[in-house]
Amino acid sequence: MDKVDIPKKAIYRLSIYYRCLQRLKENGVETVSSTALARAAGVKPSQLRKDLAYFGQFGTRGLGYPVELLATTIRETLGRERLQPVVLIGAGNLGSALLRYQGFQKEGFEVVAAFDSAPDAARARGINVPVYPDTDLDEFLAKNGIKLAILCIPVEFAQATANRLVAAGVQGILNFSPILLEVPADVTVNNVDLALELEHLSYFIR
Amino acid sequence: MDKVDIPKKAIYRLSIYYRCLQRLKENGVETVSSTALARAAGVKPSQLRKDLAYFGQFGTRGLGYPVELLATTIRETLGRERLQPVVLIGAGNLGSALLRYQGFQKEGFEVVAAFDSAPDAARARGINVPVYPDTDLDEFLAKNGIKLAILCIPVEFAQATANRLVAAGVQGILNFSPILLEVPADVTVNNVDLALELEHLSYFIR
DNA sequence: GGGTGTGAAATATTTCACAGCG
DNA sequence: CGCTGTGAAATATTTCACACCC
Repeated sequence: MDKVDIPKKAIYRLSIYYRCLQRLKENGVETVSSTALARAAGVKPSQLRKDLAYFGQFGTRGLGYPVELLATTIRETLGRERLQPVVLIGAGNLGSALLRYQGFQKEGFEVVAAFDSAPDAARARGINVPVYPDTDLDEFLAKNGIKLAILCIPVEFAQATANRLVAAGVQGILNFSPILLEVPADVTVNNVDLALELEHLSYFIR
Repeated sequence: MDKVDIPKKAIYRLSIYYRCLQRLKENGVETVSSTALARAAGVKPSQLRKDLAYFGQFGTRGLGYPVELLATTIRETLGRERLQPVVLIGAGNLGSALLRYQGFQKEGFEVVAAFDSAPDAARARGINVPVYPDTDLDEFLAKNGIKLAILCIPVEFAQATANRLVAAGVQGILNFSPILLEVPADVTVNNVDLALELEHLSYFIR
């Protein structure tokens, strides 16, 4: 794939730029310079320009970037032009919080279903996403062509569940378990390890 | 500070190594080679050795690293030798989930208090950390010498609250709001943007 | 004048490869 | 002999600086 020589970090930043552009758009701004957008995103102007250049030429010299067009282009580049359905596995403490959390929805992801080994307990937590028993997972994924999954289950079950996800065609896993998941090369895992983040901070305080 | 020439990423990895070492210790393993530990951590052996070398010499040639000693050393390096008190601000959806989440406690952080503009509502969510009104925040931070804070409040209040944290002596902020916080150079902010992580994944699925 | 696009330089990080020690 | 510690090489990423265009 031609994505191979684009730094992973540039793709992360693309998401950040997209956010900033949305804010600008809401404020009725039509054009933005690399300097202004870079400041909003917390990067250097040259880096912003370089990042955007990986994907094409969008700016007008002397003027800047058209906010609307750039936002749309980034959205498409990120594969966000259509709503991506997501499932969540493990509606325990963290999982059920994420279900109530509106952040994903706000960014245009639809959490279509959750799965848990004790779905009744999970449902009781005031969630309005359907919670199904664990056993229905594989069939649901395949039937609905789900490509993205959020994994919030205890670490000892994480790898086994990841295997099931992969087998059912999932290509991206947002993993909250503090474990290194082993998946085929064509599956992307994104680890969010909350305790690790806190630990990292602790190094920087005197 | 002499920390300046150590790659930030190396520090992240230190936390990962520490986790792996804990597992090894539980299993009664006394010595581990860079190859074995690297595999467990998902990095290359040479990288592991280089990372450890930033902090000193711990290994025995021909043998490997003493698990116990290395774990202790990393713990100290990360500034984790003593229990760090942490406060959480914003006991809403995500915040209260994090309070019930046992991950921080498991890694040895103690969330000593939470703050919210509506503490009664938050308390009702089955949390066993004391939840105080927002207004008590500054005094509590100063009085207890709190250095670490978890910030889970709506994006529009994030910067203002961050300012209060900084003013009260907080040096590390784990920020869940999708915004770039502006803080003095001696304060470290670690951003966890859940929607961003999902968005990033979405780029990698075809 | 102002601001993008981009090769080239500077920096940062990873990986290699091997000397040296237990 | 096995495995660490580490300079040196290779790669990756960021930043510079300037040609070029509106």
